[in-house]
Amino acid sequence: METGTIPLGDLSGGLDLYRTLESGQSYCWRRSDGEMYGGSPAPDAWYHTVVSGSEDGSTSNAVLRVRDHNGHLEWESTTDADTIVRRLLRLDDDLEAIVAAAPDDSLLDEAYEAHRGMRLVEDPSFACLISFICSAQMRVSRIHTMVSTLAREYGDQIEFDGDTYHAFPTPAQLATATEAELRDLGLGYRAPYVVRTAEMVANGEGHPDEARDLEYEDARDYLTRFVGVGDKVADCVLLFSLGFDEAVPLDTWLKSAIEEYYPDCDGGSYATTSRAIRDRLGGEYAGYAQTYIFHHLRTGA
DNA sequence: ATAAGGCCTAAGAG
DNA sequence: ACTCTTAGGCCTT
Repeated sequence: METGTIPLGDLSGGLDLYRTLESGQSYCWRRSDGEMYGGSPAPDAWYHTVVSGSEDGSTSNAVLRVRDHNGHLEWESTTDADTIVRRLLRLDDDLEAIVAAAPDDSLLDEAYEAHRGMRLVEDPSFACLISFICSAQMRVSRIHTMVSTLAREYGDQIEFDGDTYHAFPTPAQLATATEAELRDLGLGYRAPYVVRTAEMVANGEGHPDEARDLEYEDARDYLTRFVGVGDKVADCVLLFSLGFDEAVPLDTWLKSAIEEYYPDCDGGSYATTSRAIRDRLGGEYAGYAQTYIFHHLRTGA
């Protein structure tokens, strides 16, 4: 087993692991006590995920777990995971500077102040895409259950330190699923969307990574080619996986925030409202602002 | 380009 | 206990 520690004091703006991993951005991590979303913050809790890397055409899976302990982020893994941890949890983001550069706005100030240390995540793109297809009209705890189920049923199994872990399925693995199977697993009307999108990626009809090199709005349009992906889900994938920090997913929470706090930003359509709110929330890092406002409102501000 | 109606289903709210 | 509504929307018409 490989291990490492990263002093939290070295990170600009710190790290709140609980808020980062249980705020509904990522469905790729699981809390080892199994109490995610339902319970309260567990200060020393381990979170684990499985990272798939490809080398020489073959894929390898690495189990990774992290916890916040005595002012350090501790990690344990099947591999040397320092770089991976920093990437997945975006530990090199200058959070202090991002907060400082945010527009002067009472709701945003309040949200940033209330949830100090919450960072954006960088999820693997295919898992992120499927997670947010599943997210339509769904509570975060159930989205998490669905993603866990897909990993259990279709993903690789990995043994680590006496326990069994499940990787999120590859496109080819998930494409073997049928709509009926996924309905039985509780995905409801999202079942055919997940199967079709997995087939599209497996068949080479497209890949979410293709959006990386496009301009923001072109990237959003690109992602909507996948079945079950509209503007909102596309924005989630851009923000939580593909590095588009300006993406502002307009979900029900943001829509209510716009209605109450930024009514002049409502342009009547997703595209126009998106431009207006993105501008209002600071442009470049508007997605960070979105995530704080979302979390602030959802947790009962 | 924009507007309705239908959709799975479990957990909260009333 | 039981019904009604809601939950980080999308697809088709």
